[in-house]
Amino acid sequence: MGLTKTEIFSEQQNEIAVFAKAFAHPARVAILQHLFKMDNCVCGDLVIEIGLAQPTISQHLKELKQLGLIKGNIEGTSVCYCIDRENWNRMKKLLNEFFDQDISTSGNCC
Amino acid sequence: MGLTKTEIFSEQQNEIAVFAKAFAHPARVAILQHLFKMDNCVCGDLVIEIGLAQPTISQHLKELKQLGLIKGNIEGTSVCYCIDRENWNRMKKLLNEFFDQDISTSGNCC
DNA sequence: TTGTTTCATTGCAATATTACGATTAATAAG
DNA sequence: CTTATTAATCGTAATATTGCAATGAAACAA
Repeated sequence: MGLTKTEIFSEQQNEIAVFAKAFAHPARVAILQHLFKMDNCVCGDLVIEIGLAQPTISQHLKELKQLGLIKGNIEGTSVCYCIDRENWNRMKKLLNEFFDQDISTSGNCC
Repeated sequence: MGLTKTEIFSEQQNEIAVFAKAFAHPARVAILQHLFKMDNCVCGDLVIEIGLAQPTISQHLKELKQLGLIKGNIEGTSVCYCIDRENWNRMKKLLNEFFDQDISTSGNCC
């Protein structure tokens, strides 16, 4: 099939999965790291920096934009991307709640 | 293609992507949440709890085990799974470093 | 032994993802 | 106008992922 059965999971579980998908590719990790490092928002520089073809980078940027993790601004012929800090923090909070559910101190079988 | 060019990325970037892939499917999110919630480690219960076929759950468990996030213990005919807390914390640290790189206070174009 | 239970593995079909060449659209420069 | 430059989109090939029926393997019960 190849089709995820999203309807049998909770909204929270699906949201975690969707955000995680954003980081599930090293190119998108690299893009986000670069956008954090640069103060002035880069754009076509990412193509040179990362070493993938322009359509490939453009596609990854589109996915990150659709998720709301980055924003794009047209400046002449070039487009300037940067982190959407509000949504980034929302995502951070959601994933940290998931990471920090390890409250139990009791032993288990393993 | 469909083949990720891992060789052009840093080890850290690839590691983040590989861990993120673990959470990039709601079934695996649900499995991990259930393992955290239960003190005695479940196993075939996951099939009932989650509502996917047994081979499908088994496959997701295999991926999580290969990543080191969970461990499995054979107990008679059943297998008892639980979180590998050491690796879980390693993963948590790595991803939190990635999430918390937002130190810059300067404005940008967007 | 023969069944039963529990889980892993195999094999396969449907769909998703990754990557890029070719093209297009929009702006800027001449 | 024409010609770059920049980035999005289209089309397509290669590969990965998801899901499950069928089967296999191991432990247990009778």
